[in-house]
Amino acid sequence: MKEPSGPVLAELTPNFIRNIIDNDLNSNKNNGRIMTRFPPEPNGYLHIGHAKSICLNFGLAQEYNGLCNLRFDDTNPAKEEIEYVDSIKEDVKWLGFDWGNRLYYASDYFEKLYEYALSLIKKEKAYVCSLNAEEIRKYRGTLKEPGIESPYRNRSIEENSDLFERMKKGEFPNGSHVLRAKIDMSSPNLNMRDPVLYRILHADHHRTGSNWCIYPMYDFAHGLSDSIEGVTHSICTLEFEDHRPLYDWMLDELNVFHPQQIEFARLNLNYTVLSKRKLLELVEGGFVSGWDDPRMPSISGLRRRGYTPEAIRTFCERIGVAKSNSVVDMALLEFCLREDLNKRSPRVMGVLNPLKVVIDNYPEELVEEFDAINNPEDSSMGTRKIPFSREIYIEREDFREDPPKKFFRLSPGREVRLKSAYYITCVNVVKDENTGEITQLHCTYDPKTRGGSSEDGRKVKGTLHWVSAAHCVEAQVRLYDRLFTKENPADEKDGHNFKEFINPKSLEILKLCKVEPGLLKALPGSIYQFERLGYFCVDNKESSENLLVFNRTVTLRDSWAKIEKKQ
RNA sequence: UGGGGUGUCGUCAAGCGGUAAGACACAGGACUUUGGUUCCUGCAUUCGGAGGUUCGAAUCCUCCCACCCCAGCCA
Repeated sequence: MKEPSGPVLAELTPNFIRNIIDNDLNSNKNNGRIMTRFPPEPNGYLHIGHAKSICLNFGLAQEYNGLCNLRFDDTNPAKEEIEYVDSIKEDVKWLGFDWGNRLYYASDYFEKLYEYALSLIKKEKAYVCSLNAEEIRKYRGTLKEPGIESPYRNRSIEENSDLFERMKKGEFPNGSHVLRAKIDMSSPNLNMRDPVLYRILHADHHRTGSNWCIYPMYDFAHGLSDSIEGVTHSICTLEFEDHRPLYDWMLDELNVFHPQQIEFARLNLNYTVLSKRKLLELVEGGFVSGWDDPRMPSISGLRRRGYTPEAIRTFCERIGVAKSNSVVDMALLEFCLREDLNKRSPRVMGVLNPLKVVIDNYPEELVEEFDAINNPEDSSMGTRKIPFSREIYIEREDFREDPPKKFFRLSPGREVRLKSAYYITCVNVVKDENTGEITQLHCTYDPKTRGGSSEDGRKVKGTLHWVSAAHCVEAQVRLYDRLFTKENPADEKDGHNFKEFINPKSLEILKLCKVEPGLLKALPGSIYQFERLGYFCVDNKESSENLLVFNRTVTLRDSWAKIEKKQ
């Protein structure tokens, strides 16, 4: 696999966030400073949807000469784990982004956040509420009806300060008290009906250990973390639109630096699911082999499948950024992948379903070596030697005893080219007496077509890939297909569950494949184009010197398949 | 039926009052030692609908319709 020759940048299209930033720059807002952040909660692995957000935040920062922080939103110790922190860092890095020395955690700010909460209490903008969870829900009212004020709403500053301090000290059990903002119980926006700011949680945190037993809620921690870091544009997904008034309220009441929250539509992809909960369900239910199963839309799954960071970044630029809910066609992701791989991956020959061919008029002991071009798209990638001998394997699919119209591969009496080698003509078909299965083909070759072309200018329509039987190496190849058969598996209408739509053919393992000998020294994770078939990468987990394992990353476009389907 | 959003080609998506970019997909054709790549060509007289303003509207106004989000001490 060749390194990308330069920064891979898709053509930049205007979008509403770029417009906002352009305007801010024109008005010299924040003195022209641009800072974004990517704020994952470490409670799961990153997926392609997160890649959109990562590319957006880090990309914008790059584009506008700004900075992008990586900040873990780790305010809920019950769900968060260090394993996730590590995988997230690895994935962001792999995607090609650099947070420099700006790796932050919301938990870094717990002390500061506590102080802010205290000052809200002092301003009579927050109070300790001793209603239980169910009561709070009841008092909140409904979408149509206003809420009712908590009986604890008018506790004195002194009482609130005292209670809050004692909450912090651990004097109360979980759920006995919360700190709430004092806003407006009749607001049509439910988020403004005295939202909870802090809850008591006697739980160890992966970073702060047992230092705290009260933890801030998202709405309180997030905006203030943005503010503390000096983030100028706080980009999040659409469902937080309703939270923006609260975000603004908090920063205004505390009179601190005020970032602008901007919401965009999260990515949806057809034939897969992009929700942490569903993905976790697939992993835990054993429907896939793990977060890095090559069928998973997780970053680690895509990486193991053979996707490149360049392809993912190009994809994220090409899908655009807007506010309307939309579903992107998987075909676009695959297009971006093929486009990158076509330019960068070496060609190689591998036969998935081997059919032996004996070349009757080729000398028994002779072995020739042919030069094969490594990448017709890039001559700097050079050539390699491939061995040829009297017995070879070709793809079973490339022979038809009774060829349909427009089939111009091998069939009885027909001549085809063996890529980089000779023209051969099929003279005999050998079958198993009992099953009728074709076991072997006999062909003759034309010595005057050495290298794969003839001086008489005779045309052959078909060119086949092949390997020398005596020299090839065995390999296991895993054929992957889309994980779900349904375009929108998350549509669980009529009592269906998304797991019912898992594609039973999403993985097919081929154990007796034959590949050219040079592949023996292929590095784990390296990606090749198997000529005429697709792109395959050496599995970075299970391939070894004893057993070469390839994952099919993506097929080549196959126009013959289309023609045949139409017939 | 409260509030917040969104509706431009099959799918994404530009467009910001001057007469519908681009990409994917799809369909033809050329080239080809990968039925790959590449290259041509075609693909929205119309922007959710109806009215209105204007010389001129996807862009402004009015009404209507559809879809998404919100009642966690999750993020």
